[in-house]
Amino acid sequence: MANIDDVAKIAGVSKSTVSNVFSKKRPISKEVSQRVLDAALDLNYRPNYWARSLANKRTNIIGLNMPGEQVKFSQFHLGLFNGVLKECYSQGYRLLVNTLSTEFSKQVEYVATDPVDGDILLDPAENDERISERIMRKLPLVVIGRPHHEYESSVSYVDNDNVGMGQIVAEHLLQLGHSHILFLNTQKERTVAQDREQGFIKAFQKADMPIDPKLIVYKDGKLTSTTYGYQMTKRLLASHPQITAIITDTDKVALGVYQAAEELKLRIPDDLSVFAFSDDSIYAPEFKPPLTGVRLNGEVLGSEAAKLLIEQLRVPNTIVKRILIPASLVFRGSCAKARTENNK
DNA sequence: GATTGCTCTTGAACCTTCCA
DNA sequence: TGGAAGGTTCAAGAGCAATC
Repeated sequence: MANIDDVAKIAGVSKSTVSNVFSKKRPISKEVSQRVLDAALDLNYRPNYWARSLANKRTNIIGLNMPGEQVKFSQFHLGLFNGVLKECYSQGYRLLVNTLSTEFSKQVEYVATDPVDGDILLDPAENDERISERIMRKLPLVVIGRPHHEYESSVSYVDNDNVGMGQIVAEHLLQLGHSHILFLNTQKERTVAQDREQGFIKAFQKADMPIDPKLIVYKDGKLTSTTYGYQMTKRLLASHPQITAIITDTDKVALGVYQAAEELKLRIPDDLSVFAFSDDSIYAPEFKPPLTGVRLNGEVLGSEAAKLLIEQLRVPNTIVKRILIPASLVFRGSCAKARTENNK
């Protein structure tokens, strides 16, 4: 493979001149440029991407980092990727999805900075080492989801309005007459869980309704989503038979709820309304009855996050920005008016 | 002829890995 | 252990035309 020296030798110029012909960073005479391009064509030369990155101290690659070992993508994630990719395409960036697990990255031979100019992080949590580590390295960063309070003023982020989302979902169910609503939230340490819970509580306070704290539960990270939905539904419906509606974190949790309801001979939505904080346009309509949910705007989140990050890369020291995407409900068939003793 | 301003080119330095 | 390799950057230099 020919390199810059070979081209410079054949064209009779220095390698800096060859570099400037390709980068157009400095004007090179027409005659010299043509000589360089002819030599490059003869030798089938292309500037080396990594050597260029070495000198530039940038790679034109954006990283996308998911927490833990999360490797199964939902429709939300695919939408999010589409949004990020669209921005990368239009602004000349490549995308690197980080596939190095924490198990690998702790081994000495794998310890290295990532080959990216900046990172987009998904699903922030309390004491999220991914954020502190990047701040320490001064790596440009945009978070999808609200970072913990400690970083909220120093890191740009894009998020769904999860407080508003939790509130409109709870208000919708309260308006349908449900007063005992089980909230199968995600892991407690995730900020999305805290925000949705805050909105959920707000709706009860606004309606001047009492709230039973035992009906807000959090996912155990070791359980699969479906098992979590199934086990919690069986356990809490046994101890709290007055529950008439369940809000789940995802459609997979809702699947567990559906399985438990079937075993308990409960009809959805007549006996039990089910709502999911997701909008899987392929998966949700396949539920029987189709699952009511909320539009998570994955593509908009991805696109806005990439835009913010690229802006940071091009204009260093840009101010910290927060973008909140408003929520909207997607009505299908899994929610109805609360049953009463009369219509039971 | 000296000076100035502009265009274009040169070469060291940058950083990490590989190989002798 | 030290040199070579990879492409870009930037200060400095060469060359030339315009001006005084």
